[in-house]
Amino acid sequence: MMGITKSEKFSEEQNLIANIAKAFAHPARVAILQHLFKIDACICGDLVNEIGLAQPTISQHLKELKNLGLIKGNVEGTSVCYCIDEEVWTSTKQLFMTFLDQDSMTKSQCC
Amino acid sequence: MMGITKSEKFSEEQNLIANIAKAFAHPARVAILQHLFKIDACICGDLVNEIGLAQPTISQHLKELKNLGLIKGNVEGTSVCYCIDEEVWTSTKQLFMTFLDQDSMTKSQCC
DNA sequence: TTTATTTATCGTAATATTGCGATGAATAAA
DNA sequence: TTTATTCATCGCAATATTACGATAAATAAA
Repeated sequence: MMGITKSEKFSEEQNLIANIAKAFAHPARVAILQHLFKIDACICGDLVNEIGLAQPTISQHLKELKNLGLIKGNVEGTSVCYCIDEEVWTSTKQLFMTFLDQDSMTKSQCC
Repeated sequence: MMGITKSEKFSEEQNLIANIAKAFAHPARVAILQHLFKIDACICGDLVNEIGLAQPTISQHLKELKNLGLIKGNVEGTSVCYCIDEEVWTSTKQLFMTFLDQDSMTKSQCC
């Protein structure tokens, strides 16, 4: 019964932040996103070489990023061209900026 | 043998981003951080009432945030006053801002 | 000292995540 | 059509995370 997150107890925003943070919560996915930004076009094979993990593992990480909408993939022959979804990234950035910038609203310290 | 993250394959920065993202990857911890910013001083009991989870669960989430350095706790009698570590928060914000702002460096799109 | 209050830790149960070999599906090339 | 290439999916094994009851530890109050 446990190991399950009680998401119904939290706000939409809190769950959204947590879900996107999950996408960032693995170095392979961080590396994939950084590589996609760097190359500005990419196929899965490149990523398998770039990152030292097996092809099914990379494919799984790509699927998670795709499910969240952070990346999109276009089939090009036998390979798939993955890239950042700029619109989703922009709104994600905004969401996290607001969350991270909470300290600018706070004045004092207690301890 | 598996379920273990191969962190040795990634850069210090990639692992740091992933580890801090893990702290944000649960709505309860997002809620705790937001509450600490809002109140600007807090004890665990308040959080148990604020968030609808059992006291040991909240205590566990607080421990994770504390281990990462995002919050610190001062003992005050029988209760503990938890608050944001402003310095750690500032550097975390910087780290994520840089990561999230990668799109501003990119010009075109492929797909 | 005894009792109450508050938080931490232990132990356990259940789900989630990570990783990869084997295999399947889809397209391109021969 | 056969073969090669590339990526997705399945199935499994192992670790990680989440949640909480029970209990311990620490301090305050009586």
